[in-house]
Amino acid sequence: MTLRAVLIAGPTASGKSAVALALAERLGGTIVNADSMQVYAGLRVLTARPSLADESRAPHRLYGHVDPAEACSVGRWLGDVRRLLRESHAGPLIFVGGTGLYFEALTRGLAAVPEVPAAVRAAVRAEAAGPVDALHAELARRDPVGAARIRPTDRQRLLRALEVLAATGRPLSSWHAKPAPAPLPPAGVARLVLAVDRAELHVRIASRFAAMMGMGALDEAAALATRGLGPELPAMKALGVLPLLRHLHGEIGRSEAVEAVLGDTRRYAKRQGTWFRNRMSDWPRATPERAVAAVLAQARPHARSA
RNA sequence: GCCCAGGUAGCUCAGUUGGUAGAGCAGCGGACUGAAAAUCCGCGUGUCGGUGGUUCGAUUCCGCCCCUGGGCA
Repeated sequence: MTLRAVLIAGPTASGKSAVALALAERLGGTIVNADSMQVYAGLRVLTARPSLADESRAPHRLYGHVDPAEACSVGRWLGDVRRLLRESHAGPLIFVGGTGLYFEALTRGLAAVPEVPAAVRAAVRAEAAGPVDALHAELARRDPVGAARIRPTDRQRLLRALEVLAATGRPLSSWHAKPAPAPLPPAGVARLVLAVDRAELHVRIASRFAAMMGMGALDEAAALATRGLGPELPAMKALGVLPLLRHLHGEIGRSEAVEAVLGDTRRYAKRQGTWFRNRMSDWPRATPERAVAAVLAQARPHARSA
């Protein structure tokens, strides 16, 4: 079959970018970021984006194209991807990233919920500053179906449901009920989840972060801080930002900051693993060393998949 | 050597007026439709330092021993 696209998912520090680059060079493809944090400008080191040297080896798209003052989202990312899919490309589009939700939106579709205006969003949030149970009670009154699916303690999802209701006059659950076409149909698509043993991954996480510190991670965090952005913005929640800033402010020591980042990163990798294991269980797996071969094998019609 | 305080979950500790024990953190599992590197949920058997004794029953009381702090010599 002709490979139209390749999807490479994997936990943080599993070596996805290197695999994508190897495939891009081999297939003459374009690498597309599928990571919710690598979209932000100014966080090349902390979000482990490909280096400038790597970027020069193959076309890279949707990296660092969003200002940290803005909140990106699956919807915005998928919009960017739709535009890319309409363009013509020499080789396959090689999507690579660790954000399971983005891959799900790409391969299974995302409900066509209208964008919530910033003003509505701010208003809902301002009103909802109180205890969470009040939010759930309100949603239960106005959208019982949706409320039943959201845990009463899950403020983030409750706010989302309430702001969609406020902006569109329709419950989020009714938007979700409408089938949405998959932006990327399965034909001609090779998929792969990078599999790295947990203990091994922890070692990789630690050594990668040590390297990040050597590449100016602290400076990057400091530069981001000068923007004076609100802590609720997604870019400010990139792993490492908060502990490094606390260290720069003298609140915690350097080694304490490093330990905090490593712990946060390990927990994140675990959550990613849960998603891949349970929501992407039908994707082929391969270790980083065998990843390229595992993808190429899917392009050959008679080859049996790994 | 003597005195005091401790030795309970991987870590920091609580507790049992004697009926074999529980929090936080860590760890593990799970959910996931526009903030997803987010947000949220679930999971606690561990020779209660060792060993004798008292007792129907000891992690809890008593003796001895070991270890860790601190103090006095």
